[in-house]
Amino acid sequence: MDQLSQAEENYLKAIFKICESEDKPASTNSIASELNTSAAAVSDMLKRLSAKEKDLVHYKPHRGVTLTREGNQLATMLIRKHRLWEVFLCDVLRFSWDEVHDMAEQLEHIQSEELIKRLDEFLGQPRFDPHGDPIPDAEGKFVKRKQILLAALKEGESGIVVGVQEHSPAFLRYLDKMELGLGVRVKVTEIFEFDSSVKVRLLSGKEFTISSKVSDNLLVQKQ
Amino acid sequence: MDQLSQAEENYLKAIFKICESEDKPASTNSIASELNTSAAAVSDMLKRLSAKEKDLVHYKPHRGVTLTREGNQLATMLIRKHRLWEVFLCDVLRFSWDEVHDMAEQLEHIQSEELIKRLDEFLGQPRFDPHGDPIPDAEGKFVKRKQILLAALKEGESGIVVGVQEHSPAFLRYLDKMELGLGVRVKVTEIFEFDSSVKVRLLSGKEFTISSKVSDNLLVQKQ
DNA sequence: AATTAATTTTAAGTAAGCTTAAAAATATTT
DNA sequence: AAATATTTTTAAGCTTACTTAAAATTAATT
Repeated sequence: MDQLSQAEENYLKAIFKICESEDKPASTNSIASELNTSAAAVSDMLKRLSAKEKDLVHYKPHRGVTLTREGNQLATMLIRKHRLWEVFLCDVLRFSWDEVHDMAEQLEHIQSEELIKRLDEFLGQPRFDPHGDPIPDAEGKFVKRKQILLAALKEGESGIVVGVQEHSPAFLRYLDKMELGLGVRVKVTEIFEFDSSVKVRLLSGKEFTISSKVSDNLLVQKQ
Repeated sequence: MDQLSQAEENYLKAIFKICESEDKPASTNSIASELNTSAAAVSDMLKRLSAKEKDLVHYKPHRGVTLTREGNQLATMLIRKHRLWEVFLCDVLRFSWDEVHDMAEQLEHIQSEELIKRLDEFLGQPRFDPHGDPIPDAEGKFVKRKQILLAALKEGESGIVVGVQEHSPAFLRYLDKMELGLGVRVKVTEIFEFDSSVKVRLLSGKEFTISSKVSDNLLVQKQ
């Protein structure tokens, strides 16, 4: 197997992400919008990725695309690299969690197994990235965590923030402002049915209401 | 100024290197051999780099090429990035000096001023990389050191190893084996005129002879 | 100075990865 | 089932960066 181009790597990651979240083959359009490119460009690339010399995706025209075992392994290693670099940027270089995505997006393409092995060791083999997303190990295994949406908590129930569904800097900065970072314990004190907004109380005593857009994108571990 | 491609960045670095070491415009062939590509590809790229929208090099066909002020600044920042990453790889991730070049060659293309600023601070603003090469500061200024070749020392004179002319892993590993790393004090005890080989003694007491190929590539600070 | 050698540029062609527009296939609606 | 809408693919064309071969220019030699 020779090295992939950055473009090819980005396609694998996009297909992985879509297949994982929708649990079915990725459509040409979904890939195109994930990568901000045209459907024609995607069709073009899918032909190349599925060619037998590469064999990174299963592709039947008009029927969507999935990753082969090999494609899946490569995509997983890209996610591993991306998330390890995010830990480095936050823990070592003291960036905040809303600043690291674009840099990690570049760093994940650096080719060196040994580099990632050493980075992983240096960081203490972290199992989650700064957004709470699990970091696959060197064999590609993810840890599964029993997490639910904050929106799924009932009145009176509590949870600890362990992740986010939405990764936009704007959302992350909002969470910072509300002191809703990872590890924070949140108690649901009231649910307003008419708009599904939720009143929460923190251990600090702070109490405030968050919209359903927020509670639908915050992952908690039920206490 | 929009971002450069990695290929363009590599050309700027190659031109910088050649102009610096030969102190005259870089020839098409010299660039081609530095970048392992064809003279035709170089001609092609020089046209683009010198186009007025870019204006990164001064190029007159058949007359060689030099960097403009802007091209020089960009090349210097690439060298800064390369060398800072090398320090990171050696000091933080514990790679040895013969292993870091290829990784740094990729890392130098990561685009983020803030990343480099933070990396520099995290590393303690190092002024030299693991091979003893000076790291330009954020404004592009190099420190100049009064260094000479070990081959320039006379019998009885001493120097401290501060750098290498040749960066090949084979040479660096040879130096490791001979305990001729940076910072080592070397005394020239004898010079054999017929082949210009040099007998040296280290503070450890070890005494051995090195070929002129070695003494011509080791930089020392005269004591 | 003229010839030969070396260097450099131009020309033609390739591959990756993108674009827009048109055609084809699939899905949805009536 | 037919018509319409949506999605996907194909087609044609662009840019970057490379290749080899031929032509042009400059340098070196006789």
